[in-house]
Amino acid sequence: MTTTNSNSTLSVAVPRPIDHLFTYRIPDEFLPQAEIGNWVKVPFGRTVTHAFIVEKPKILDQTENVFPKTSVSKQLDLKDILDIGKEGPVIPQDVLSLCQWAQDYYSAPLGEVLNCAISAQFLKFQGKKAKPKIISKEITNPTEVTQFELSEEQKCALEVLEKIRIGEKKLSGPTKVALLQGVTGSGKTEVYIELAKRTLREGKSVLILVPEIALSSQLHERFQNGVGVAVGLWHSAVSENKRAELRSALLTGKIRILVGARSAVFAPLPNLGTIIIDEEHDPSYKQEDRVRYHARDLAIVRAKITGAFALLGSATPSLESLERVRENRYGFANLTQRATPGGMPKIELVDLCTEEKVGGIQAPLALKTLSEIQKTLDLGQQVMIYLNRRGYASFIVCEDCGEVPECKNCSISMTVYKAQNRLRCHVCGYSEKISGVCKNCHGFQLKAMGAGTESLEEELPKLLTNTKILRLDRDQITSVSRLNRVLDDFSSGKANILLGTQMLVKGHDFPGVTLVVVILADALFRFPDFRASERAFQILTQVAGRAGRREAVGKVLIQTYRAEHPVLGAVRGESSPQAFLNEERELRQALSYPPFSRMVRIRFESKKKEDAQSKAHAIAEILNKRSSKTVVLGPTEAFLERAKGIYRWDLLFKSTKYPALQEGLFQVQSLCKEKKWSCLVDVDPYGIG
DNA sequence: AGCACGCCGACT
DNA sequence: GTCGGCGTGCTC
Repeated sequence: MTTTNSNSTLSVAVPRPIDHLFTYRIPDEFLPQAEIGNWVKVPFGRTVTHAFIVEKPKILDQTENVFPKTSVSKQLDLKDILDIGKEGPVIPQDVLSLCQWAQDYYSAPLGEVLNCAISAQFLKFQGKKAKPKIISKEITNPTEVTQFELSEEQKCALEVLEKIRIGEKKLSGPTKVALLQGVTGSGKTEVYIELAKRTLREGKSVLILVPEIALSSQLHERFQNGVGVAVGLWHSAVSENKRAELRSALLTGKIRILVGARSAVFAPLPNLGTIIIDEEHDPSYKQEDRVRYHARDLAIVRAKITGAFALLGSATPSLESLERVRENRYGFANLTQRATPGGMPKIELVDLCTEEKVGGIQAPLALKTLSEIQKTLDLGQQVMIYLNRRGYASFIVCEDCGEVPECKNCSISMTVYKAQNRLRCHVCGYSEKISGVCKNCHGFQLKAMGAGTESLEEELPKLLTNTKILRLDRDQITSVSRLNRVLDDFSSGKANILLGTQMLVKGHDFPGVTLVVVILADALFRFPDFRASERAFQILTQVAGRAGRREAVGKVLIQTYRAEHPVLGAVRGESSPQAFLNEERELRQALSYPPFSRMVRIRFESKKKEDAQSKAHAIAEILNKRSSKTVVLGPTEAFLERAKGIYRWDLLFKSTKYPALQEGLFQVQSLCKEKKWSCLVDVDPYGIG
């Protein structure tokens, strides 16, 4: 190892799942750049990695020991920093504070959190894989500004929000946060744009978060036209030189407004004035790997740190946010009317128990639904069909012995793909040829059960005349460009039916669509999660909102075997959504679920079932004995007990008192450390993970 | 997380 | 006799 005569040391956070800092010697030549928030290159084990400076360098006198608990000789083993960033800190102070908050709250190593922040920053480290990148559209002055007239309702909402933004209206918490609840098509975006303009006028910057990339380009364009200045767009698939360009544009203040997905919450925007979180209820704000953070929650923390105003927008807000409104910690504004003349769509339930159905096809389809589709097509209008299952059928069952083929790596049945004549696992991708013979009893009576998008794509043209179908699901859409092509084709009228899964639910505005069909709502009620009803309500409302977004009145048909389900009443507007939400709220309160408590999920993984199971049991037992204020649920096998050959056992605990929860988490982690077991921690878990 | 060291099955 | 499987242990 090379030695320098430097006696300064520097502690850095390494992007690895290790929760302490690593100390290096720093050559004198690098000292001037050793600012907090800058990156360094360091030898790490047998490799080299980048790392982050989170503390000031220490000047040691010869007698001081960097490793108080270890031998002096180890001090001599300190390695040298190899390189250091020459362009100043890559992590601004407010983002570092945000990361430190996340480190503590999500119990994640600081270096890993900082790495999330870096991927939002489009930086390239030598020898590293490509990171998500950023683009900003070239703006040629003067860009024309789209003027729009706000409705009375929009103006009212704007004024309520503005009072919170400028701090005139006081809330019960220290952070300026408000929720804008607006029915689908009510024009939330115009309100966002007006608030963004006001923020920019004050010389401050604006950050807009959207749940998905597909949405961000659409919203980006609307902001671009509405605000009239260059708007940056965070994007995961764009050329490298443009990133550096945007980064410097942001840092110099040339671009002061940025649209982006989840990780853009870490974007280096100086002088932040407003953060807008569109579709705040959307679960894709929760990152489900590595650092399991929630971008909406981090956005609010960033608003607190910077003094910015955070605006949450949604047609179907989360119960969490609604509860904060109740507590007057968040302000509230409401948009109840559609901005377009057609008004809200008419929603009808189709009871599959009583309605006569089309025979001989895979999907449940009422004759009534079929004739509504035909009528709509005959009028030259478009139809969207929602079926949340890709492939041809959900699974195959042997009618002789009941055997259902499962994936060999995962505890899940294999999905049927008819055109390819294969069974495919949606968890690990494993596929095999359909043999036509039961592996268990060698019988030949195999029946495909449940219906997916592939089946309807094949069957609908046989039942209807004049159909041109486009399919939108993950099997079909393999890239952003393919997604855009399908969306463009549908919106330009090259097809009259858009058939798809979850993918078609979001935000797309197709003026030609007057009928939306939900093939089977029931699957939505069966999510193995306490948020199932809330999610079902959100998805159905969102799907329904795709209908009739212009002059014509839209119609929505929801097919179901459970017409009495309360969610359906709320979606239809039969009972008010408020009544449904209140009921849901009371249920959560009675059972001490969020938003009335907080939860942590601990997961143990192993190739051996007994291993994962016994670890989960052991930790649960110890935790229960300590009888803290934490309620331990489980242990149970994960919803998907085995995935990609790995068994997963879960331990959930919840508490109405946050410190008690933190204490419980701390206990789990020290126990695991003691036993040298590793576990995965998910704070505020969403869904089944 | 990577990456290396270390102890047990099928092959030139 | 070796090549190589992934179990466990460390990284300033």
